[in-house]
Parts: sequence; C-alpha cells; structure tokens
Amino acid sequence: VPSEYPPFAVTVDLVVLTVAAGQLRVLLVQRGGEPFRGRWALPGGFVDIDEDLSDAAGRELAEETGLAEPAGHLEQLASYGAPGRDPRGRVVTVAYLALLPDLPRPVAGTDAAAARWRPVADVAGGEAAGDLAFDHDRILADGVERARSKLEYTPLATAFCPPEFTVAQVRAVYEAMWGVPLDPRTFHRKVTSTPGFVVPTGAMAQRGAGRPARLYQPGPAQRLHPPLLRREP
Amino acid sequence: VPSEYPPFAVTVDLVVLTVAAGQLRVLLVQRGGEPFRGRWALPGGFVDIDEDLSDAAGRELAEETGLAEPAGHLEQLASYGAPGRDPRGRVVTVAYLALLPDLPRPVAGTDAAAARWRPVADVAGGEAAGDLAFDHDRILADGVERARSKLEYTPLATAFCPPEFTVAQVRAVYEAMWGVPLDPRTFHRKVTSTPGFVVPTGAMAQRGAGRPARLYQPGPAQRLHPPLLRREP
DNA sequence: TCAAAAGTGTTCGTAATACACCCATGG
DNA sequence: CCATGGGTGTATTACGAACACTTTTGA
Repeated sequence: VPSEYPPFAVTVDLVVLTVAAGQLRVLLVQRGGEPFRGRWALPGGFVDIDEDLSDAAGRELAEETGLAEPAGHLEQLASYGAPGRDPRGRVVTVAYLALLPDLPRPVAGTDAAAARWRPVADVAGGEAAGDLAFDHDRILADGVERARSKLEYTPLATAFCPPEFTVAQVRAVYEAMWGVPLDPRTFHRKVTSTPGFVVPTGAMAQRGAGRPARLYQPGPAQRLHPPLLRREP
Repeated sequence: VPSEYPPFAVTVDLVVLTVAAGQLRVLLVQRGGEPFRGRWALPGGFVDIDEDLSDAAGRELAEETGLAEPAGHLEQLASYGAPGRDPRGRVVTVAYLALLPDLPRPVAGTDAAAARWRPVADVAGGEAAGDLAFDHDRILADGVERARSKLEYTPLATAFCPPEFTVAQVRAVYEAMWGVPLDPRTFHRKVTSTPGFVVPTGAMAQRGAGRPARLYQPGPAQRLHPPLLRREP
C-alpha cells in the first residue's frame, strides 16, 4: 500500500435494473447505518484490498439479491469521486450497471434494513426525485440513460428476459424502456431478421390466450446491424 | 479519511488522441521514474486528496501538453483496478479520453523523460503491441474503440478539428479513424444535412488549389440523427 | 485554359414501415 | 365459433449511395 500517496477508499455501487409489469424498476436498499441511515440508496459496498473491481461488483450483487447472476448482464458504468460526496471521507465509487430478468424478491443484505424494486419513474423522473443517499440520483440517471441507449444498438434487451423467451417479451422490454408502444408485427420482423440477435430453441411457450409463441435464446451478435432506432422527429 | 476501510491510491490516466497527416495518433510519455522507468506510457498521475476526478484529468492534460484544452473534448472512459496492475501497491486508475485538434508539439511534464505523438497503428495494432507500461495497452485499446464508435452517432469528429474547419477536415477525421476512403460528395451532403452537426460561419478557407471551402463551427447537436454509419456486410 | 477541390441535382436500387391477412390456440 | 395473440406477405414510401455536373479558385 503506497503510503506516500493520498489515501482513498474505493466502493462499488450497483444500478440493478429489471422490467416487471411493464415498468422499468431499480433495486434499492434502505441504509441500516450511518451515514444516511434510513434513506434509500443503490446497493454497494467497499472493495476489498485484494479484490478486483468487477469481482466486488459481482459479490455485492449476489449479496443484495441472493442470486449469483446466472442470467443477466453486468458492465462497468462510470466512476464518481467528487471530494464531498461521502461524509466519511474521500471515497471514490465505481458504479456498475446490471440488467436482470424478472424479479426474484430481493433479500436485504448486511447493513441494509430493506431491499425493494422501485419503478424508475417514481425515483428518477417524478417529483420525488432527489431523495437517494449520496450522489446516487445522478448515478441512477446515468445508468438508466446508458441502458436506454444501449438497447438501440446492442442485443442487451435479452438480458432482461429469462434464458428462453418470446419475441413479445423482448418487445415489452423496449416498450417499458422507451415508454412508447411498438407495432408487434414490425417489431417481430426486425428482431428475427437482425442476424445474431435471437436464435430459436425449437420449443414453444404455453400460456393462456392466443397462438403459442416460439421460444428464443440470446444470439451471438454483440451489436445490432441495423440498430433498432426509436424515432424522434 | 476513513482509516477503517482498505486504503487505495487513485490515479487518472489519459488517452489523448489527435488526427495528423491522415493518421490517428496518441500522446505517450516516457517514464522518468520507477516503476517501468524508460517505458512508454499514457500520461497521468495521482489524484490530489481534495481534487475532483475530472479536475485531475484536466490538470494532467494541461501539464503534459502545455495547453489548457481550449478546444477539444474530455470525457471519462473507464476505471481499472486489478490488484496487481501497479507494483507500488493497490492503485485504481480512472481513465479519461481526450480528443484534440492538430498537434501542438507536446512538452514532457514532471517526471516524464519525453512526450510524443505516436501513430495508434504502431502502438496498438502492429507487432510492437504490448509494450506500454502497466495495463495501458488495454486502456488505449478501450479508448480507441470508444472514440471510433462515438464518431458514428455523435458529432465528436469536430473535436479533432480547429475552432473553424471545413467539411474536408471532418472527412479526414473519419477516414483516419475508420481507415476507409469516403466519397467526398456523399459525405458532404451527409454532414451538412444532419441537423445541428455543423453550422456555417460565413467565412471561407483560403488555401492552394481548388474552389475555397466554407468554414463551419461545431453545431448544437449532441447525437447524430441519422448516425454516420460505416458499413460492414 | 487546365487542374483541383467544393458543392448540387438527379437517378436508382434497397430497405423500412404500415397494414392486410393467415395461423393456432383457449374459452 | 369467437376472441386473442403469433407470425407472414405485400405495397408504398423514403432514404442513401453513386455519379454526372456546375462552381470557383490557382497556376
């Protein structure tokens, strides 16, 4: 440990997003200790001294959600290190963005009083904005913006779906994320004709009404050509 | 300073790119002290204890290049914190990406033996790859990839140009970045018809041969609609 | 008057959208 | 047999690439 250099603490914070009931939701925890006791915050914690950043993010995600991210997606978002952002001292946080399938009910981890899925519209957009601890409102906004724009040119929407899914489930992700209804037929053709986006498994979904849908898995593509654009004239 | 938490050092490292003589180039410094003395590395340094991350990046950029980034663009790239990446101890670095106009000759800052613009193709792509200090090869690759892809859907190419520039200069940026020749006429129409990309200043460029070109400034757009796609079927 | 570079008009093929229509199931 | 949602065929439109052509300078 280089003691001749300014000492920092380093944390990871997680923007964990899912889509449930047609709404984009974020995982929040209620802080059990100081500072900001009782306030809602993004899940996160200190990085161990011999731990890689991405390992710390995966560990915190497992601790806070109870699941070891079998499906889903985890990527680094950005780092935040303004001098006054943490009253305990000089703390730099590396934020990660996680996209998960539907909602396994979260369990409150260590030093968290509670853990809940909250609609992003209630936390970030509405009049109740600005009530998260630290600078987590800003981090959340950045995470949502990143996720929204990545849907346009990557196949990341499948990270919000279970391992096998229908085209309609993918469409629900886009509709929740962008807040606009999409034509089911045009959307179906776009998804199935973009090479590497999804691959059929051969199985069919069984549910209530209507013709059964084909099931798909995420395809090998890393980027979408052409991108799935949302129009804004 | 929270002494009950694992102590880290935090640095900023800079991927400073420019386009000169039809080539994408990166600013490298030769290390004057240990570790990696004599090796080439990205410019960077330790963050002061009461200094914001972006301020540290701007300070290092000014120190290493001599100019206070009047034009150009500076954005956070990513953070790197693998436990063994710095032999001095546990150091997390926050990398920034800077895009600058042409090449004011760099000056070697404190504890740097030399500073030079090097073609990215010589450092990252060729057989001489892998010779930068620390994990800077990886950071450079990430920065170049980020810059390349952002050219597609943002007006950031103008950050490589002087305050007033011609369409041909913008085209030279894309051609250097993507390594493909572009049709001047199609490119001209694309740039001038994309709303908010560039705005004419009214002045004309004066040079040697051919009809004088109109001069433009960067426009107000933050994203390009439609994106300037490079095709790869 | 020629070369070189800037900028415009026009054509043409492709690709995206909208929507009509058919398919397969549950009630 | 009707409602519901899944999936395909097709026409129209719009956009992007290519390239002929005009403009404006220096030599």
